[in-house]
Amino acid sequence: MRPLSHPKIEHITVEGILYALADPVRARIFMELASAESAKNCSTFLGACGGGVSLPKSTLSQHFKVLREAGLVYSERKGVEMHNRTRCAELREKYGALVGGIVAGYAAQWDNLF
Amino acid sequence: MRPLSHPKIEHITVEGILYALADPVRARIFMELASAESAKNCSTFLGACGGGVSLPKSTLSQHFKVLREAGLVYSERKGVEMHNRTRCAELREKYGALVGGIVAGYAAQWDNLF
DNA sequence: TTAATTGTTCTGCATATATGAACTATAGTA
DNA sequence: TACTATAGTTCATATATGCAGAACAATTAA
Repeated sequence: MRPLSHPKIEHITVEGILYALADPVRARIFMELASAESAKNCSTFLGACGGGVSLPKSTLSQHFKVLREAGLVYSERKGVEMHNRTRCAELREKYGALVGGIVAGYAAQWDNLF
Repeated sequence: MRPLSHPKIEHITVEGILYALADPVRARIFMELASAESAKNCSTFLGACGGGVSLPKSTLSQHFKVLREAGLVYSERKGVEMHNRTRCAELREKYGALVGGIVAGYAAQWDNLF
């Protein structure tokens, strides 16, 4: 299993961020990580991610990979689990309101549905 | 040729916006439309879009279609041409800083490259 | 060693994207 | 009414990408 790759902040791109967050499942994962008190592992999302959709773990793993490679999430192995946290602080410093605006947009959109 | 479809503001989604703008070519087109004084037609972008990349008109047409269906651009036939303008005002009203944040992000990213 | 748990990678299939070719729509001109 | 030119869309298809089951890898515990 090759080591996880996390882009340096200077290699993170706007298109990468938008691509990653254009998928509602990934956006949900990211937002749950962002609002979590501590790092969460993938399996947290196995049961039902957001709208009650349950996904196979291979699909979830791919989604985490996309978030990681876009520079949105930092993942670290802790024993048998993977601990994931967002890179919001770095991103805010580099891109200002970009990520926050997206999260706010989704929050507004989804609040009306539940 | 079936009539162009423009989503009503209430059918525009965050994921649609992000998907459309996750493509640098489309982002470039959108930003050029946004900063244009008047509506521009597709062929304006035929020669070279942004980074000097020249695309076939069928591809450009598809990109415009994506922008239109995402609710980012409004297109209107004027004679043989198509006049395109952004829907920034509506979008700002519905989504606040979402689109502006994205545009600012790309602007910052691209300013460093030219 | 064996088993259990967590997550990744591989693989086949299904969907999506890009582009040349063909087509449609409008305007101008004879 | 042709015929031509221009702007853009749609079609066909080859390529690329995404999803999910199966196999694999890494760690922990018994």
